[in-house]
Amino acid sequence: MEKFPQPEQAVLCATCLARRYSLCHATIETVLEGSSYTMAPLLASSALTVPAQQIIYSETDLHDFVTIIGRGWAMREVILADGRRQIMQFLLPGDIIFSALKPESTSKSALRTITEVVCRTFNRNEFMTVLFKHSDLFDELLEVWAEEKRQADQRAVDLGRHTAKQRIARLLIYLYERLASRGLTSGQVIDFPLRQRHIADATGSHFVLVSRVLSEFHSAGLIEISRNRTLMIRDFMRLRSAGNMDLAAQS
Amino acid sequence: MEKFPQPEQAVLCATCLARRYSLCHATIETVLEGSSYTMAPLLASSALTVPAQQIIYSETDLHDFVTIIGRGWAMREVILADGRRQIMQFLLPGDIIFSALKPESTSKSALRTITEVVCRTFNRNEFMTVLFKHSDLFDELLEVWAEEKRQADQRAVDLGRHTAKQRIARLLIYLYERLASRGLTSGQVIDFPLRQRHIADATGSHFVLVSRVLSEFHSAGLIEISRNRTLMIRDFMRLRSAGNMDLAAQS
DNA sequence: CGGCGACTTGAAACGTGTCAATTAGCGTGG
DNA sequence: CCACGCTAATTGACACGTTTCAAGTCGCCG
Repeated sequence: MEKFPQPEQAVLCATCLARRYSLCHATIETVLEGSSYTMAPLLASSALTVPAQQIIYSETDLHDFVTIIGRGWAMREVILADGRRQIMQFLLPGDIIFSALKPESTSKSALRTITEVVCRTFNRNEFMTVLFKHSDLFDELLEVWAEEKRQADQRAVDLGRHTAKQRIARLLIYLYERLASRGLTSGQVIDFPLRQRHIADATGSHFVLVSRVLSEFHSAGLIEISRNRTLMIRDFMRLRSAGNMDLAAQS
Repeated sequence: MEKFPQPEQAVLCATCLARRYSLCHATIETVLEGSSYTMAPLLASSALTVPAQQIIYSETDLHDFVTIIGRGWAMREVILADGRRQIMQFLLPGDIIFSALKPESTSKSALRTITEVVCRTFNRNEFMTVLFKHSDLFDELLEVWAEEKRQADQRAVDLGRHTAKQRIARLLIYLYERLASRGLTSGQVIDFPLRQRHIADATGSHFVLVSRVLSEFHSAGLIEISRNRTLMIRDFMRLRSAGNMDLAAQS
């Protein structure tokens, strides 16, 4: 279970927004190389450990916290009246959940853990105050905003204009690349706690089809999903091609 | 062409963010009832008229402007390598395009007019400065952010978990309701400049299917699309039902 | 009048969901 | 330790939704 790089403080904080701005208690023990920011944490925060399969906040909650995922996977999901589910987003170590910036604007989506999650929460008001004092931190906020928008656009293109097979291939590559950018890969292998049901609900397809597509990918030698919850991408080029990602402007 | 309420200054400004905060030259001639804000515009801005079918900015542009649509319809679109298109968003009078808040984060989507569009642009830096001075304006920004996120989530649920027929019905109702909230309806009728191709590209379906579904809706007495570019919704309840929107929690 | 783009309609092919039966894996408790 | 129940995954057959191809209509404009 712990064979792959885990987002220890050292790993996670290196890329984390909170780390760069020394927002967080967890970072003050680390040496900030050449940073112009104070060594003291700008913000009070508290660490939180949430078991797997648990709701962090539901559709109706007014959450007052800005949350940063430290370890583990979570997801943002919408449950439809007929019980079906659409997963909007997978939240990986280093991701930030800002939805709370305006408390009364409920998001209508729930945040649920997939694995056990270690996260850090900041008080909304304090977070906002710091935002206004540090315009370059504000810039980071805008960058996160832009990134969320890019993700949302990507999701729409995937769901609207690609087949289920393509969407699944794209999801696997997307998850790999996001983990890779945080140093959470081990060669071609990543931790992969998702069930096929998650993949189905994220790609808007049926879990039966996900099973068929994954075993097709497997027997074609593109991927290897082992029972101890890891994914190895054996052939990036062909998997990208299966996801229609080999054309330059495909975005 | 001008039979329906047009977003004249008086109409548009009443609901516009710029109007509420007196950002805009166009508003200073209007009496602000009981507003605590200055009568002078907070920001310099310039009006702009763009012909139909024209790109306001493309995927690669670094746009330095915050834009508010004053009159007409526009859309945010992504063109795929094979020429297909996904429409991310329809922009109606009163909508704000913030993508520019962080200039170097290109959105990978283009903004294109559908009809002729009259819009107003603000300089990015000046806009940001005002943002920092007026925290309640900042709150509005967060509200717009939250609304965009809700829209994006809705789009994902639509594309991922509803049939083409449902998506089309939902789009029609969605557009009606957004125009209604701005007072741009005339009973059950709205201006409707969209081609079937737009509907297809927004709902991720083929224009042939859009044609079939629309004529089905028409012959079932749900809607009436007239050749002078208007849409009348004859039976909201059944159209909502066709869009699977009659169940409470459907969102 | 001719040409063009938007729309319509039918038939066939394709992708995907549904149903059902079966197997594998996992934790629980006897 | 094994039996049990539960969930996840697999597989085949079939039905349905959607795209594709093709032909044809309509309205608009030069």
